[in-house]
Amino acid sequence: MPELPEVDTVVRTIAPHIVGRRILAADFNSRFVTPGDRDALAACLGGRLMTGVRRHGKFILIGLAEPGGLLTIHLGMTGKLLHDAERNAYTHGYFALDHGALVYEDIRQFGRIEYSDGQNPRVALLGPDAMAIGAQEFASRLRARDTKLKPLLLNQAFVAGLGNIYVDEILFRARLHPLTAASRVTARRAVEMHAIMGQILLESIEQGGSSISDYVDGDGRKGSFQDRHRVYGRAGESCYDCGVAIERIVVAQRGTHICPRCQKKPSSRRA
DNA sequence: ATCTATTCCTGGCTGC
DNA sequence: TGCAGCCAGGAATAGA
Repeated sequence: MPELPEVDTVVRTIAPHIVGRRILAADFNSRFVTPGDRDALAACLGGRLMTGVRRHGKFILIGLAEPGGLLTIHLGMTGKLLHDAERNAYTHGYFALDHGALVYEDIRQFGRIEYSDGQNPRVALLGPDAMAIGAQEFASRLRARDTKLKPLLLNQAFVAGLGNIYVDEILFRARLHPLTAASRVTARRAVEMHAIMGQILLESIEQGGSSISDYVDGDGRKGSFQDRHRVYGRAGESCYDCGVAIERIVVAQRGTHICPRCQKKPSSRRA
C-alpha cells in the first residue's frame, strides 16, 4: 500500500524521466480520470510540458505548462507509476512522452488521475504533510481533537501521508495504544510522537518504502522497510522489545497491530 | 464533530 | 484439484 514513504520514492524515481519532457499523447481508462471525459482529458494533455513533480501526503502532483495546469495522481491501494513499462492488463493510464513513457498500472483500481487548471480540490482539503508539520503544531492539533489516535492519524485532513502501516508502527514506537483519546495525550508525549513519526518516515524513505503487496517504485523496484516493521503484519509473532505475541485487533474498521504489553489500553474514564 | 457502515476492486487465501 | 466465499484497505459518501 503506497503511503508517504512509498509515494515519495515513486516521485523521486520518476522525476528524472518526466521533468522537462513533453506529453505527446495520453489515454486512460475512464473510471480513473476526473473530470470523467477521458478523451477530452487526453486531448487537453497532448503537447504539454511537465515542469516538475512533487508530493503532498499520498498525492503525486505533476506541474504542467503551455498552458499551465496540474496533473494529480493518487495510487490508491495498488497503483504503480512507472517509466517506460510495457502495457498490460492493468494499465489504466499511458502517457507517451517525447522521450519514453509514463505508465499507470493499478490492479484493484482504487487509484485516481485528476486534472485541474488550478489547485486540485482534494489536495486543498488535506492537512499539513506529515514530513513538513512542526512538532508544536502537531501537538496542539492532536490534543485539540476529540477522537482516538488511530482514526485521527489516518485522517488525511489532520495530517497527510500516513496510512495503516505507518500509523501502527508510529503508535508502537510511541508506546501508545490506538484507542487512546487524542485529547488525553500530554503535550510532551505528542511532541515525542511527532519525532517518532519523522524518524520512521525518513527511515522508510531511505529503505525505498515498504513492499507489502505489490508496491514498487518508478523503476519497478521493491522497498525493504517491511523487514523493519515491528508490529504491522506480525500478528502472533514475538514483540522485539518484550517478547509478548503481537495482536491484531480492529480499530475504525482497520486491521490494527499492537503489542498488548508495550501499548497499554487506556483505562476508561470514570465519572 | 465524530462515528459507523457501505461502496469501489481483485488477487490471494480458506475451507469444503 | 477445484471452486465458492471471504477479506484487505484509501477514501468518498450517507446516515446516525
